[in-house]
Amino acid sequence: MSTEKILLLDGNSLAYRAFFALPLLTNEHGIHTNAVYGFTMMLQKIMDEENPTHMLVAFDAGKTTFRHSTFGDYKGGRQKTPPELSEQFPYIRKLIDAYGIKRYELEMYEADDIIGTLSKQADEKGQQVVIVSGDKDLTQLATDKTTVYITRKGITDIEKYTPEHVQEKYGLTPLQIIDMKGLMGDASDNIPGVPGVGEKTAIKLLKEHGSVEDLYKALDTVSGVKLKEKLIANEEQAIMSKALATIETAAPIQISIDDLSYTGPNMEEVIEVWKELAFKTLLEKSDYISEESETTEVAFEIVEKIDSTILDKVMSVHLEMYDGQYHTSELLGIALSDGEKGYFAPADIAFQSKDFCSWLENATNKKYLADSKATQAVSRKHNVNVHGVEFDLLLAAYIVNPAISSEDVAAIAKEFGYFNLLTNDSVYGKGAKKTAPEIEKIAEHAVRKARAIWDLKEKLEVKLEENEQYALYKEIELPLASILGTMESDGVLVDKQILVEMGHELNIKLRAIEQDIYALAGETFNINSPKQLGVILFEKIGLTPIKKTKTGYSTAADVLEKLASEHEIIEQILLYRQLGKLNSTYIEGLLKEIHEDDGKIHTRYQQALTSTGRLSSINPNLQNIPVRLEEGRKIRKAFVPSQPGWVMFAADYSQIELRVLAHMSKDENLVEAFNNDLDIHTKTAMDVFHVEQEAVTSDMRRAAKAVNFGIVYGISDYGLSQNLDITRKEAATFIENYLNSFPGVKGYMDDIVHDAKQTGYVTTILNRRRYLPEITSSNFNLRSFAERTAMNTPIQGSAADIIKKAMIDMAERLISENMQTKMLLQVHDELIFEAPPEEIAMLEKIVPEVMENAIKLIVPLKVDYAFGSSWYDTK
DNA sequence: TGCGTCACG
DNA sequence: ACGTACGTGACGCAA
Repeated sequence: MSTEKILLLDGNSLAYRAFFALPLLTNEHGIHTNAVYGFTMMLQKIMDEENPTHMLVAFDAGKTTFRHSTFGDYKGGRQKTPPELSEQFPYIRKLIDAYGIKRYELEMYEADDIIGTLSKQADEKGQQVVIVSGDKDLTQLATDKTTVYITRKGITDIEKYTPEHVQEKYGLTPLQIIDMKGLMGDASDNIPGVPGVGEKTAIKLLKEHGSVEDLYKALDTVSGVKLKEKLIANEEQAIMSKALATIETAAPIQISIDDLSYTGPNMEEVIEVWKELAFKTLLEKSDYISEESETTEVAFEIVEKIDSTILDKVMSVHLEMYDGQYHTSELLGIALSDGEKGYFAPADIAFQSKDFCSWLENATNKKYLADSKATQAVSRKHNVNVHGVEFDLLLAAYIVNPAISSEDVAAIAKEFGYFNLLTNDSVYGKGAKKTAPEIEKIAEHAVRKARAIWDLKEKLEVKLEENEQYALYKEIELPLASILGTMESDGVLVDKQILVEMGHELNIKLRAIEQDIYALAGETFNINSPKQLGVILFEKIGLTPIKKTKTGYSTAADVLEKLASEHEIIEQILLYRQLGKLNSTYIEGLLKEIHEDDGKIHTRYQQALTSTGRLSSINPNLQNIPVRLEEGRKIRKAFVPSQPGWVMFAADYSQIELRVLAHMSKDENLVEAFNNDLDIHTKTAMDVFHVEQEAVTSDMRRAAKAVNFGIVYGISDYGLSQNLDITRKEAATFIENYLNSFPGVKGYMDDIVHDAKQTGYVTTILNRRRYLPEITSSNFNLRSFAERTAMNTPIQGSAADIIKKAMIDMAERLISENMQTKMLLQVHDELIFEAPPEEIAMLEKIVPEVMENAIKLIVPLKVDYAFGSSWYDTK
């Protein structure tokens, strides 16, 4: 059997399809790009799916073809190709060449004929062929070995025509498609056919008679006087039409299948075309940044020590790690750049150089870094405290635009028009294929990064100044990076034994529940598979499906809770899920993250990731340790102070987001509520339900709380109705009552959305920005989402600003008070410390003081705190 | 790798 | 009419 797979594409037809399927896009030079883009998408998809060994794109050669000698008006009356499409053909050809795909055109013949001829040759050799076109005529070429793909509305949606599929669809063989065209004609090609005979009649006649020729031989048997007359009157025209519709399978082509072998794209050339056409999404998805990275040399040397002959007062430094998990990753080496020359010191000598270590520690030596937190954390492992950080590329880029959330220097640089370096993925590979190349490659890669940091510093600082964000960057994010680095390096001690014992108990319970569930279901299955569970619940047991997901029945907790009264298995499943989550994520997951050397967990805070300005925590995530349910909360017993006799001390902001909302909206009612330190949910219930404080029931307060959440999230009646399990109308009434009671909030929400539409972005108290390009979209969903984001981001982001400022003030205060207390964790609105008992009294004073005064709002900030012998006990 | 689910603020 | 609450990360399953 042949392993060859031949892909034949109809270039003209596909370009037309792409052109009309996509809106007119242009690049910055005003060249239209939609057809090229659509063509590219289709090409990528089809190559991904088919893995062809041979490929050809066939084009029509010119206006006149051999068919015109049969019928002068062939394709007559057809609209001229729009100039917006014509101008794109050169780019399509260029792209095909860059992909390394053969293309071919032949005087007097159409693309169809080239494809027909080649597919016939392949077919005869028993080779597998796939034909791709937007023109259904080509389905006549389908055989056992040849499948014809026809694009369906859009460009990447494809219908596959095998002879069987043609049969199903028309009741005809592929070759009879020609006869059908002969009878019914084809308006788009100006093929006349027999007037008055359409698709249905044509198919019916062919089913009975087989072909146009046989039909005319047996005209007597055709029923219907009119039809017979029409057929007789147009016999010649029918024969001619059939000939016109027949694809030539013996065109005098000068190429053969063997010439079409496909060995893969020249990505540099492809990228070049993409860049020319500004295909941003495709460029982003590709690992290749630019061919410039291949051409522009960066001068550097690999050194055997870093000493004063290299070091200068100002340099960019980059610690090249094997991966982003710098707490455990291997250091590969250190790159330095002075803006002209680069140096690379392999890992084994880098921190061995005394000159270099003291250079790092001396604040008068200014360093430009890509990621100061990582640099400081890794240096600290080598007992070096880095000072004099003057620039942090990662943070600067993130402040300019938080949508730039990549950690990859190349990806960041690209955003600012700097292409002279490669992504980590393209140097090391990704996934299972990841491996370190030879040291010279690593050195060059790292030096390019160091150079990029140097070259981008000024540009980014100018941007920050323009946006009035320099203070946010330099006075908040940059100092915070050092603090977070210290928190990460210090880590938090976790009592392994506590987790192990909880794990044992959980496993026993889980096994028992599992057996109960199997007994109730009457069979064993994988409870963790939503798919299998759905079958058991909704098909075997016959419960009523309430909600669906893309892939089947929803078995989410809120759905199951509604079914709990229908069958006792539900309760067991919910319990199984709850305990299973604890076991897999929080027992087994956390145990895996405990470092053997110190028994601690060292999370990593991602400081340049979220679109709102919050931090995130990974490997492991310590910002989502269970607290709401007692069983889960017990996990916190394992988080203990790192020194005997010390305590955990936790402080959290009370209602910080609603206080921020009060500040920003200046709503009098809300401001007054916080000035009087009211219970805000009770106060909201009073206003929404028009009752006195004494009359507020717990249900009313719960509803009011949900309304407050809704306000912060960017309210929608549907969302609230889902959350409270009430009708949309009731939810709408709640919202209306709320906005009438807090008119300043309504005004603020309207203004913020309006402003975002004008400027394209929203800002926080410290001038953090988030761009919302979709807020002017004509797509309702995209626009609505952007509008809710516009309402939520200033609130969530300002709260993030406040706690970040508090962390900086707190770290300073601990030093100035000469305290041993360590800040360990941040969980969005709370800070967790460990402290010697003699410092508790001081903490009780300074922690609330510092946090409450981090940033002055027009309402007071309020902080609650607690301490105890584990995180669990800080309540 | 994407999806569903669920933990947190 | 449209179909959604905002922001995250980790796990197991099923392609």
